[in-house]
Amino acid sequence: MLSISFIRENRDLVLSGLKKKRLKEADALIEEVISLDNKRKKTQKERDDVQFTANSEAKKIGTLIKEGNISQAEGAKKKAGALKSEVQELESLVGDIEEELKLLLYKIPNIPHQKVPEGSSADDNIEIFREGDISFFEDKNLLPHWDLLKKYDLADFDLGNKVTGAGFPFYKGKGAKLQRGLIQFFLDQAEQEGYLEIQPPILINEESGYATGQLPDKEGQMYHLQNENYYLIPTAEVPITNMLRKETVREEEIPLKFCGYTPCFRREAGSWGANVRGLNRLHQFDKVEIVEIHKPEESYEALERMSEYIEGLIRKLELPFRKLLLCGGDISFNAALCYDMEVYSGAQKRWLEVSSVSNFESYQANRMNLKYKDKSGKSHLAHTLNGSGLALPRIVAAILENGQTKEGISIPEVLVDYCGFKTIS
RNA sequence: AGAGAGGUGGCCGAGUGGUUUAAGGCGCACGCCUGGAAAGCGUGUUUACCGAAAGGUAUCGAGGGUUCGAAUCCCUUCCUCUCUGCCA
Repeated sequence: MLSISFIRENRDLVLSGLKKKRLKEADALIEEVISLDNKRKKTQKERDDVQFTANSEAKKIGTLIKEGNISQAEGAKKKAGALKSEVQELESLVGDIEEELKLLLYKIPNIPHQKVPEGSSADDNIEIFREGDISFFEDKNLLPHWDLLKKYDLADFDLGNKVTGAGFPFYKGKGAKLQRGLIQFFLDQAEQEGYLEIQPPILINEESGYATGQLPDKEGQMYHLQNENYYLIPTAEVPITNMLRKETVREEEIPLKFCGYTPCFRREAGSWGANVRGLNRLHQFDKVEIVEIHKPEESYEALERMSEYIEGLIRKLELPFRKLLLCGGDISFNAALCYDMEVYSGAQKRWLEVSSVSNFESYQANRMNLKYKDKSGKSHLAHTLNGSGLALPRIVAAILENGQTKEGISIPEVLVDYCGFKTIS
């Protein structure tokens, strides 16, 4: 979240940022936050002063008793006792105000970077470039991946339906091998790029959910266990970034670079319809995630490097793709700047999002109290970044659809050793 | 899951209601000393909030309570260790 001091010191910047993000009633919200914070300061000052008096009285009593001055001590006790209820009242008032303030701050999204374009929806995103020839697919009569999955018996949605529910497919045979090959390929690539591989838990507690911003707002997007207060992770970003929660790292340790493969679980409540057939949108899917922790002055350069790394992955998979710069209305709540990578799906004739690379600046770091100590010993909030490198299902969809030949599906060269086959037939 | 023992600063560790303003040690930083270093000596060393500053408030796993006063007593809860049980 944005810190209250940042909001106070950069009011106009914050307001114009929130408007770019299309937050409704930004003025009223910021107004409320600042006046509530003024109230907090005033009340806390009062409380501290009364507490100070009470503390000094209590100390005097100790001395009086030691000196054997019992009657004076009794009198002082009465006096101090009266202060006590006053402290308690102010204390609970401060607590209420702080709670209210925190809830308001949770409602305020991160403010977008200068580079983020104006816009209200995905239509206003800016295409930075596209690569690969999509006209190649134009007049070919290609089967969509859901037909191919059935034809070659690579995945079974009915079986998933039977055993779990919609959106939980079974992968079979070469379909399963393709999944495993992709995961291994992505992890190997990430390791070569200097990311430390992490295998995190796929359940997280409530505090972790708050830290990376899934809670309290997006509670409905996560699966929540019934008999423990744990959530299934929607992305490896959550457990991996939370490794650093409440940590202060030394400046020399930064940057930190992690990668990890996990299954991801998303309820996707209410989003099922025509455009979500097959692998386009699932409740459970596999993803390799990359996470970086940086000093503020280096985070944007790092974001570019992460983006280039992910572009390279897609290029190696020989898929046509485009890179988008998300506009203010489409960028996520937590992010300051975000690139989306979309691959072209030759049969659906659509672009499919396979990666989001974002800089959260200090928004998550402030929520989770992640700091670094500079050489002079001063602490600062770090910047957190992450990106998908990559999410599997839509990559699989594009590989299948785009690789169709009369002899079967030919898979990208780079995956042959990982999968153990060249074609699916 | 049951029984027991614990959780104190960057680390170790003392502390069973009132100069605890958390002893002592280690580490770290700075200074003195030195030709330079070590040793020695001195000073400093959690975090957050309020304040221009002086200073104040909170913080001994977390949350409540008792008391004029809590690291210390009580309740709840989380975590760690040992033993037992169960288990891939």
